[in-house]
Amino acid sequence: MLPQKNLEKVFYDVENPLVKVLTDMEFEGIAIDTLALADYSRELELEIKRAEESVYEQAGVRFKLASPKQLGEVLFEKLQLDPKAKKTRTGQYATSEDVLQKLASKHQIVEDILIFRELSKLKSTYVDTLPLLLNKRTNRVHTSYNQAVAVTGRLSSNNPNLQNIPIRTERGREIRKAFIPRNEEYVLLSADYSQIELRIIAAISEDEQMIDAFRKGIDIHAATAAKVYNVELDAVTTEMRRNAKSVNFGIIYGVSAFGLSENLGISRTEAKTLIDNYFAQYPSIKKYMDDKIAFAQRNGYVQTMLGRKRWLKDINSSNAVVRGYAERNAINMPIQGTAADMIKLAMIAIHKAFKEQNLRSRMLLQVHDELVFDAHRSELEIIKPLILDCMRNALPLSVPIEAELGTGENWLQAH
DNA sequence: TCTCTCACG
DNA sequence: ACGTACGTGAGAGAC
Repeated sequence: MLPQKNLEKVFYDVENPLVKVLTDMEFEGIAIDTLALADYSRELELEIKRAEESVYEQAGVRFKLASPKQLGEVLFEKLQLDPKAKKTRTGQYATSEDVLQKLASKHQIVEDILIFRELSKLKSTYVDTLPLLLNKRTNRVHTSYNQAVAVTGRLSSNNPNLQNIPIRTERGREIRKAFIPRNEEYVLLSADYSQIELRIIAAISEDEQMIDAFRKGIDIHAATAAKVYNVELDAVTTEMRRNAKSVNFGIIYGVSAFGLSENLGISRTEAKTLIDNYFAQYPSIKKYMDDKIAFAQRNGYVQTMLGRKRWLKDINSSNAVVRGYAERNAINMPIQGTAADMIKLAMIAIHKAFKEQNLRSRMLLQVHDELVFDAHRSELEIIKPLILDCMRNALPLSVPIEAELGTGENWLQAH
């Protein structure tokens, strides 16, 4: 059935050879500094207690703070923080982070709730759990990679998920420090693609404006800001760049003025102007989006550069909400999926080269646009260019593909 | 087992 | 008036 469904490349060039790469990575596992995590757990415990007691004092009542249901009742019935409080699909008060952020000016209590949320998430999901998952024989943590879960062609990781280890906050970064090399002879090495999805949309859409920016090697978000705000590159402000960056991300997901305005905290009118300017400056990107939707309407699926397909049964739905969702999938999947194809090809090439050269270094983790290695110190000067080369040339496009690489005594330092 | 929330790219 | 940016996995609470 593979030739008939035009899936020979995806199967023979990507998924099948990837099996051995993934089993080797799962078998290797990664070392964890459990002593550091135990210390950190005690520290978090104290801060969580402090935030929790402060919440009860300000609320004038003790309740289960980790229960969104109880928290909603305290915030919106007892304390009356928002007479127009939104409810979720099931009639509970919404208490998600963005809802709480908007209440922060109304009451001091919100700050402590957010601290409690952040720290308890880190403690229960990572700090206290990872040490329990060390394999008794290897003393390392072994994830599983799923090749047939994500509809776009990405991998997913579970038991434990090592693709969502914290990095965005100061407290979260402490956890990355606990991922360490196997012994003193090794360092941790991380290599990641730079703006891979934007480069792919530039290449697939053949947008001359965006391709030109990448070829010149200029900061793509700044270049976009200069275009949508119609100023010189050196006149781009921090805020302009931040907004342009959001639009660039939004484009990959199938932007709406509503989504962009929520993301940036600007009015819907301003968001619409930004998007209109964007499409005027990058006309082929707009055409790409329209073409992908039209293709899906005619064929019932969209595909990546290698022919990996995602079926979109709702693309012609009469329900506008359902149809809109399918339309955004039609825009996003070929981009996200082509990036997934590319890093999988790079992994296969790196694995093969390591084996042929009998190297002691090992590929350990994949996090969508990043690869993490146990790198033997004596092999660094061989593997650095090898890894970068394989990543850059895995799937040649009409734009340059860039990857960055770092090493260190833990995963955070390697970034 | 479902819901809500939140960790990542 | 409605619902609204893509893809995942996991913990706590509630039932």
